[in-house]
Amino acid sequence: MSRKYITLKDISDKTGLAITTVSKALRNHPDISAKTKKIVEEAAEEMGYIKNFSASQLKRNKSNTIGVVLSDSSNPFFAEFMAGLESEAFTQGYKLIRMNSEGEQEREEQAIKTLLQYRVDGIVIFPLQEEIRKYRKYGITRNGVLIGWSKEEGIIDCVYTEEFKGMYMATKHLIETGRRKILFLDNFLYKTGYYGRRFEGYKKAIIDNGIEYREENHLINANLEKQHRIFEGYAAIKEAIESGKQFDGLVCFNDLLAYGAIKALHEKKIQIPEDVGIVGYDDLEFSMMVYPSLSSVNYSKFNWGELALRTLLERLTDQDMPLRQIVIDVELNIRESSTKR
Amino acid sequence: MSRKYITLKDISDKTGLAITTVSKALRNHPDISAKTKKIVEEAAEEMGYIKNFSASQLKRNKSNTIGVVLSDSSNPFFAEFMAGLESEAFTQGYKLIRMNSEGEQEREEQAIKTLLQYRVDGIVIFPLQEEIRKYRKYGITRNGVLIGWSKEEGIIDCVYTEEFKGMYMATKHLIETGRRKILFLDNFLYKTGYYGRRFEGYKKAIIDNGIEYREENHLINANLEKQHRIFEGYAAIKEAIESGKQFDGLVCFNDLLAYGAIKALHEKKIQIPEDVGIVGYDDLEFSMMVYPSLSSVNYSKFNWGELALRTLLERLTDQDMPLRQIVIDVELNIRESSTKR
DNA sequence: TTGTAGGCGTTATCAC
DNA sequence: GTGATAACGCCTACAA
Repeated sequence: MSRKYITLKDISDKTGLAITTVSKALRNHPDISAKTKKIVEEAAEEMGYIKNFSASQLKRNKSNTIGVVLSDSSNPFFAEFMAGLESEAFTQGYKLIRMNSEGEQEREEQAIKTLLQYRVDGIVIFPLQEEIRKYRKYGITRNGVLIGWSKEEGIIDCVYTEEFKGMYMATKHLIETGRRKILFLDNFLYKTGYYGRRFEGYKKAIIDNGIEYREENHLINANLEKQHRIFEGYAAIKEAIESGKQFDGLVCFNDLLAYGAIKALHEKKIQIPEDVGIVGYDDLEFSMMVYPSLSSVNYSKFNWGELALRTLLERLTDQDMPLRQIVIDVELNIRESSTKR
Repeated sequence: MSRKYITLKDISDKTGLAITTVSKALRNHPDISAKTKKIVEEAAEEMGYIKNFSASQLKRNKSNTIGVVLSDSSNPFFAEFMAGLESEAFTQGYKLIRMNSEGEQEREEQAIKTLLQYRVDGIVIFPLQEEIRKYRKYGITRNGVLIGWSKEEGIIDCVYTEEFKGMYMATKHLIETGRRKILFLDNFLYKTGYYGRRFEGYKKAIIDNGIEYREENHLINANLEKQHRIFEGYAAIKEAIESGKQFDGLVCFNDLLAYGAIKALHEKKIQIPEDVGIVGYDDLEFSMMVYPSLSSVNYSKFNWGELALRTLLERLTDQDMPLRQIVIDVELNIRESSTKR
């Protein structure tokens, strides 16, 4: 801001104490007597002193700030994840700086650079497409935590949910409720190997249950990349129906896509769950509100955030600790959209 | 981070050029010849130089960073608003630091302090409860923009939507479709005079149409403050029904509350829109997905964010410009939840 | 076109 | 228990 800020020197001038003394007093340094501390604190309060982080950080080489890189802010999932991060950061005395790549690869790298320019102590990265290897040159592998899963082990600490298991369960559930022609509505945005696990879970469940896997049942439409996900789901399923695709089950990459799919099915007068059973992934709060309520793979997003931050801080205090892969369990939450027919 | 960062001096040592020259070269200063610039840039790239913001900021007294204080991250509304802010910030060369107060008054003030410690150039504040006057002592009134509306004019630039008009239209619409006993499901979290305008719009519409306003139709339950909004709406309407309250219309403070209300009505086998007509406010994307789809007061959140940032930057470049109140128009989006009976 | 000097506000070190 | 001094990395003036 353009306005003048009070500095330690101003307080020093006013109280007649040395700058060092003022600095120490404000930081609760044991050197300083209670009386002096009180004088300084009162003067600071009265003058409206606000510490300059930049100066402090420059000197201490420590920011007490963690950077967070998210791929996309529109998924409500992130709000809960962030709440977990924030809660843990708050209790541990860290601040968070959050950057969004808004689905653009270039901005993701830019976000990391910016955070490094701020000299954050560590980075939580929820990547979009590339493997983390790409960012190795920024040296974040020992000061960062990857949200998700990396093909290459031994690079960075990871905290992730069991994507494979989740989609396996979800698909198996649809099969068990009598569906055989099951589509997989994939995402069009995330390109990491991690997210590919969801599809693999679906595929394995199909095959394990004696159903032939067909390439054409894997819906993925790159043309819609820039659209919002609810609409993507809507458009993809609408197109599938109009092109005459036959199906009685639908596994969706996430709940947002499922919402769109539900809307398309409604429009085409296809009954859920009678004609088509649907499951999603993420179990957003809204999933109990849509009609019919959506079955979904559930896990604690809040807990995920907390764990991620804790893992990162532990890494920061002990650089030599062996790398860790922390896995968060998932469960299937069955609602109306997939009940037996 | 604990790792070593390359400094200008390192580049200077390597290239044999003076630190100043290196600094200028990296900032595209016209002083420097193309040849020298190239040498420096290559060395910087090769050595992995990452500029230290703290040092730069300390010297320049400018951060090119805008702080954003939000009251609550769980409302999807904020994601879109933030997208607008970010988009505009990006094009104007500013970075955003976002802090959430998570519904706690104390953390809101703390967030402002933290942002000032970072010496952000300006602040976008979306306040929770108190009037902005409270934060006057931080001197943000000429370096900030208030999202919302302040009773006291002439303090700070404001950007807001027409809350009164929106709820007036929504209520009038319910009346015109034949409802007379209309409840107002108020929020339990936001306490600004600004948000009070929504209730006033409802009240005025009631009275203007010859319906007696009854205090007991204003639902507001402070006990649920800490719960999530969808659940709050659910609990409030469930309680209203169980306590024998009669109504055929329901105006909700926002869409989240409306979702919960819809769920409660479903459970009690009350038909929407036949028995009760409902309207919400915010027109979230999910509102077309709930069943029945929700009528809601709509406005562009993205545009709101863009406008807010633009207003702030204009203020920063011209401190003497008269204070402004920028109003964003609203419209009623009618869907199934409120059609004629 | 390039280089030198000084200082931004804070903190660590060491002397008193 | 208090204070003087130097330094963090960068940038602005000004000198060469």
